[in-house]
Amino acid sequence: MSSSSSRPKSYKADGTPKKRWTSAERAAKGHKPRKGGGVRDKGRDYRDGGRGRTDSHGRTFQTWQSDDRQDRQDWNDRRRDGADRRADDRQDDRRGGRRDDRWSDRGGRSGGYRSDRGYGSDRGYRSDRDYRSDRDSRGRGRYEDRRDDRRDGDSRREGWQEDHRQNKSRDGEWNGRRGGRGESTGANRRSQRDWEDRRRSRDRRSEYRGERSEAFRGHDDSTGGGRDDRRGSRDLGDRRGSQDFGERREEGRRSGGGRRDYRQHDRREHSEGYDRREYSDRFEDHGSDSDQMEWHAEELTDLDVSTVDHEGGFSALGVPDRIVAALKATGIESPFRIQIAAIPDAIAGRDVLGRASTGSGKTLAFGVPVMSRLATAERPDRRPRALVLSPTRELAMQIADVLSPLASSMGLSTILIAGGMGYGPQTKAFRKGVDLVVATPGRLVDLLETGDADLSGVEVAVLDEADHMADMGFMPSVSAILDAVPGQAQHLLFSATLDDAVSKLVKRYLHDPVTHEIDPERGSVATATHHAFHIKPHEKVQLMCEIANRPGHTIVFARTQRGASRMAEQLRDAGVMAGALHGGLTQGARARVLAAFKTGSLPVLVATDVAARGIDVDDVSMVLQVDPPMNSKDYLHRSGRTARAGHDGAVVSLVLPHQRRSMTRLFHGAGVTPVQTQAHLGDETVARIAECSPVSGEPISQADYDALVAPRPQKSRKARRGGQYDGHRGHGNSHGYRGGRGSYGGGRGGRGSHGDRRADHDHGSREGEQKKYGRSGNDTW
DNA sequence: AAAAAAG
Repeated sequence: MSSSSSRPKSYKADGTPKKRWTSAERAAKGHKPRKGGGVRDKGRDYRDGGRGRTDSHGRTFQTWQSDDRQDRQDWNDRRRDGADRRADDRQDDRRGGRRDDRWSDRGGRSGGYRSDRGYGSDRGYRSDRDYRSDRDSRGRGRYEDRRDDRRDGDSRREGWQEDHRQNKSRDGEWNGRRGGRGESTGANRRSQRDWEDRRRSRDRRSEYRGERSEAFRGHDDSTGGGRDDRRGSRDLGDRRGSQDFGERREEGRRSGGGRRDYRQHDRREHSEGYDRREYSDRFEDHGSDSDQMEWHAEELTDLDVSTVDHEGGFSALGVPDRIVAALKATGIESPFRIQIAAIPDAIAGRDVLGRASTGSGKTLAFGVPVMSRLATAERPDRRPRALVLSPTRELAMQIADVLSPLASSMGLSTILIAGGMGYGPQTKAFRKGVDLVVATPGRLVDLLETGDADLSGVEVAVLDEADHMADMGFMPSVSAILDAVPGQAQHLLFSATLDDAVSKLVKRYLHDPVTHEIDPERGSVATATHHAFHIKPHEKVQLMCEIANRPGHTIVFARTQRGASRMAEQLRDAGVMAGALHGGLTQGARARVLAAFKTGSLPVLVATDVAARGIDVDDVSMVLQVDPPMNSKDYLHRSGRTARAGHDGAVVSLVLPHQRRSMTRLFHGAGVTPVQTQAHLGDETVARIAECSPVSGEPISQADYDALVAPRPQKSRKARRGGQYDGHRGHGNSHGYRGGRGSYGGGRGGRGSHGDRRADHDHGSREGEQKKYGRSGNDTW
């Protein structure tokens, strides 16, 4: 290998040189040649014809674009061949056959891995949600298996390549090294496809129920236009559920599973290759979480409108008295800057594009004008008149919690439409009629497709965190929703960061928008102090624990779901009470953890970027970024979780040696100048900055954690199944929050059909889930 | 070796 002779280009965190593959090696592994910077293949003369590019040091690099046509042809052939071959492989997998890899030299090493991951599913990849329920007969999780398989780095690398190949074969096109700017990485596409797969299977479910409206399907086919006749034809929804489907429905009802039974049938159809026991183990045992979230609108009545000051505050912005009084009743009297800027235009009916730094009152900046608009007239029919979209369920709930009292003060109703909650209240709300809909995209699209939701009466549509909603992954559902909203409706787009992605939405849906930007750098982010802690890799975990072991409330950010769960566990092992929050948990678990954090009983929250945006917890005095954010936008959003509403706050980013350069870029992009500190364990400087202290070292048991995060009384399964359980809810800590704004209540405890499981075993399974996300690979440090 | 959004 040529890299032994020259100085390595880069080093891994542990100081060993990074392996660079030669182009010959890359070709043998089925990769395209490097775009640049690769190790030159000595067997070829790249200098002829002057192709490639030359860098400032006079080194020439080969670029693929200018490379031999023949090479590309070869590569494409191989790729096609591989795709065909893989189609055969999938057949083999279904028959339980083991694959021999004809076209690469990887041989048996990855063979085991491959057949292992197939599980008879022809999808070949699985979502994180699936991992959750993915334990084999020995009780080992999929990741644990993987770990065995990739004892050496090579097979691990190949596992990833395998994923890429899957991508290729499914897409019919290469989508590998193109994500340089984060727009279409393989991983992104994969998760997107996964998402769409689930959508498709849900569509089938809808058809079983015969509920999917003809109208919406018509909309799918026609691009644009024809909005108005949709409503009229809605009731014509086809009812062609066959006998077969009817039986399924019956069966589903009998086993009390409702929707999830359709899911199971779907799954079973896809995959005939594995045995019954495994099937039931995976789906009936783990996959059937009905650990849901609940939400109730908060009432606000008996307003004293007479005391409203008509001169200043919100009144001066043109806000109706009733709303001013309602705001006053919730303790809000003087508008923030973004509100002053945006509300008048929004009330005037203009489309508004609003940017204001985190924690500066964006929710009311769009909430107040929305309310004002709703206040002007009665809802003519049952269709909702206002819609607010949010990227995460937690944020949606928070928005709904803020807006529902305002709405109720005017006799208007609000409904939260989000996943992880029961369908009943949501469909019912649409049937009964509702004024304001606060939603996450996924569930709303779901309800649109089943015909339960009708947005054709919407007069104001709001996108919160608009730039995030314009992201690749969200775009399809967001545009589906906005297409279902009348084109002449008012559109309000808000975020702390607006960028090019938003302009697509703006062009498509906004008419003559006004932009209001409140200086981002001088906002709340500036009231936080930013620190870069340069740390030694081997001290990272300990240092994280030490920093988190501080008096105030801390949010620790992790890059991945597993990372978050692992860090939370490491913290608890070190005696720091910490809970993980990420999208791989059940919604009930998410709600409980967040509630515990909001009430203050849980001092440390370890979260993925699910908590990066919008989540408003008052006295978070530190954001600790153990994993760096993906980009500077995310840095701003994450750090916006602290220093809210005039409080102080510190943002500490742990920087490993190899992250220095990228972190510098992030800081620069975010417009912050961090205090640079060489941080070591037990360091005085660290202790002073973070007000932290050495950890006790006394591990916190799972039971203690559960008692804090899931304080609902553990009833026997029988009691929970019956109505009695409901009577016992609401006494735990998490419901302390209830008095404030809505409920993060525990939701139903029932978890499927294993009747003989002990009640507290539920936590066992959550524990198992955590374990799996827990101490597996050492991929972060 | 992303996260999030339908179960």
